[in-house]
Amino acid sequence: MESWKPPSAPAVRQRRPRGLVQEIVNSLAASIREGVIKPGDKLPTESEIMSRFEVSRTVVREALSKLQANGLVETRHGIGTFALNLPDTSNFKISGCDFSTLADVIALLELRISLETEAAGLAAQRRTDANLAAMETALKAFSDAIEQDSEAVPSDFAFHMEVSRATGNRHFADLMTYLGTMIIPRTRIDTSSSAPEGRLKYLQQAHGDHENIFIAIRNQDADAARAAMRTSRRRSSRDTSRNGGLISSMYLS
Amino acid sequence: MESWKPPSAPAVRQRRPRGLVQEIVNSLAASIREGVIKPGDKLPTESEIMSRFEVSRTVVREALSKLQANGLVETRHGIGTFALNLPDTSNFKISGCDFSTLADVIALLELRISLETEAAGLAAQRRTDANLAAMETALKAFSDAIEQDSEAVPSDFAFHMEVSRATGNRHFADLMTYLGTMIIPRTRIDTSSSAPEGRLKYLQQAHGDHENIFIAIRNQDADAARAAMRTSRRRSSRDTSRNGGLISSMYLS
DNA sequence: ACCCATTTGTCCGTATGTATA
DNA sequence: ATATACATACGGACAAATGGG
Repeated sequence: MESWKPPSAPAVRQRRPRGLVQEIVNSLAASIREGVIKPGDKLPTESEIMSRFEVSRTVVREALSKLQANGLVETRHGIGTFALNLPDTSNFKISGCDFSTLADVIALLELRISLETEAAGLAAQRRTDANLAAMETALKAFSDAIEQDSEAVPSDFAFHMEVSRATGNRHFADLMTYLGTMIIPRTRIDTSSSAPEGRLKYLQQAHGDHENIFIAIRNQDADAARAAMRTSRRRSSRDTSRNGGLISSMYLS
Repeated sequence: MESWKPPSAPAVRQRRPRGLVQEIVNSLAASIREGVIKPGDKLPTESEIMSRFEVSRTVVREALSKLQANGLVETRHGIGTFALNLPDTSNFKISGCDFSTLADVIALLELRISLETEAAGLAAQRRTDANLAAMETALKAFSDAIEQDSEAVPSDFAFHMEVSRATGNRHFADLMTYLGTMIIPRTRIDTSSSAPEGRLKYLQQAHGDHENIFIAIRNQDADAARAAMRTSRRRSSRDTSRNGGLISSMYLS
C-alpha cells in the first residue's frame, strides 16, 4: 500500500495536502492574493500549468473551475483565464475553498474562538440576568443531550451565542452567527460514531468548560471569563489537531 | 457546417445557453429551488445524470463541483450528492445604517479591538522577522507623520494590519481589512481641527502604545502583547466616549 | 474572406483508490 | 467481504471562440 505510482514519473511531490487539485488551487489563489498575479492579468494557459505542475489537464481544469466558482478568476473562451479579485471590501466573506484542508478549518476556528474569548470578557462586564438565565437553559439542554446521547450541537451553539449576545454588542452575535453557519454544516462527520466513549468524555469536559465560563460571567469576572474560554480553546485545538480527520470536536469549543 | 455529429446520437439539443455544464447547473439548481428536489434528498447518481442529459462524466462532475461551490449541494463520498438549499447566510455584512449613532460606531470599534487583542497574542507567538520589519517601518512612518503634522492614519492602519498578518491566519487580516474600510471613511471629521495640541499629545500616546505592542510581539510574549493592546483600547475608548462627537481618536487605537 | 495557431470547451475511455452499505 | 458509487487522475481527441496574418 501507499505506493501510488503515476504512469509518467512526476519527479517528487512530498506533500499531498488533499490532492493535486487543491495543490494547484492553493498555489494560484496565493499568487493572486499576494499580487504576483494582479487583477486583470492573464493566468498561465492550461497547458503551461499542466507542465509546470506535472499534472493532467483534468486536474488543471478542475482547479480553475473551483477558482471560478469562488470568484477569483474569470475565463474567456479561446483567450485564457484572468484574475479578478477586486479587493472586495464591501463585505466580509469566507470563500468556499477555505474548507478544503484541515488547516483551513482550524484557522477559521481560531478566529471564532479568539472572538469568543473577548466576547466572554465583555459579557462578564455587561451580562444581564436575562442573559444568565438563557445561558443556564442552554447549559441544561446541553447536559441533557449528553445523557440522552442525542444531538448536542444545537444547545452547545446556543450557549456560545448567548455569550456573544451578552456583550450587548450586536456585531459579536452577528459575526458568531455567520461563523457558526459556515463551520457547522461542514461537520457532518461522525458526532456519534468513531468513539462513543471518547465522545462522552469529550462532551463532559466541554460541559465543564462551559460551566466555568458561565460562573465567571455570572461573577462578572472578566479575566476569569477570558481565561476559561481560552482554556477551552486550548483543549479543543489540541484535540482537533491530534486526531487529524476527527473534526467533530471542532464545533464543541 | 452545423453538423456536429457525436459518436452516439444525442437526440436534440436546441439551445446551448453557454456550455453544457451551465445547462446542467441551471437545470439542477432549478430543480432544487423549485422543490422538485427537496433539501436532504439525494440527487441522481452521476451515471444517471450522464444518460439523462446525454453528456459525459466530465461535464457532470464539473456541474456538481459548481453546485457545491455555491453551497446548493453537498456530496458525500461513496454515497451520493444531496441537496442542501439553506439559502443565504452567505456573508457577513455590516449595513450602512450601523453608523448612525455614536454608540454604533463604538460597538464596531469594540469588535475591531477585541479582534486585535487576540491577534496581538497570536502574533507574538508566530511573528516572523519579516513581520517585525514591516511593523517597524509602519511605526517609523507613524512617528514621522506626527512630527510633520501630516496624515497619520495610513501608517497607523498599516501597523495594525501587520499585526493581523503576523498571526499567520489570513482570516484575521481579512476581517481587519473589512472593518478598516468600514470605519475609516466615516472618520473624516477633524483630525487636524478642534484641538491641535490635544491631538499631538494623543498621537504621541498612541505611538507609545504601539511601541509597547511591538516590543511584546518581538519578545514573543503573548500575554504582554494582549495586555498592551488592551491598555491601548482602554485609553482609546475612554477618550472616545468622553469627547462625545470627537471621533478622530477612535481609529488611533 | 480565408485559414491558422492558440486556447478554452466538451467528450470519450480507462484505471485506481476509497467510503458506504 | 463484496458490490456500489463516488474521488482522483491520466490521456487523447475534436469542437468552438478568438485574433492575427
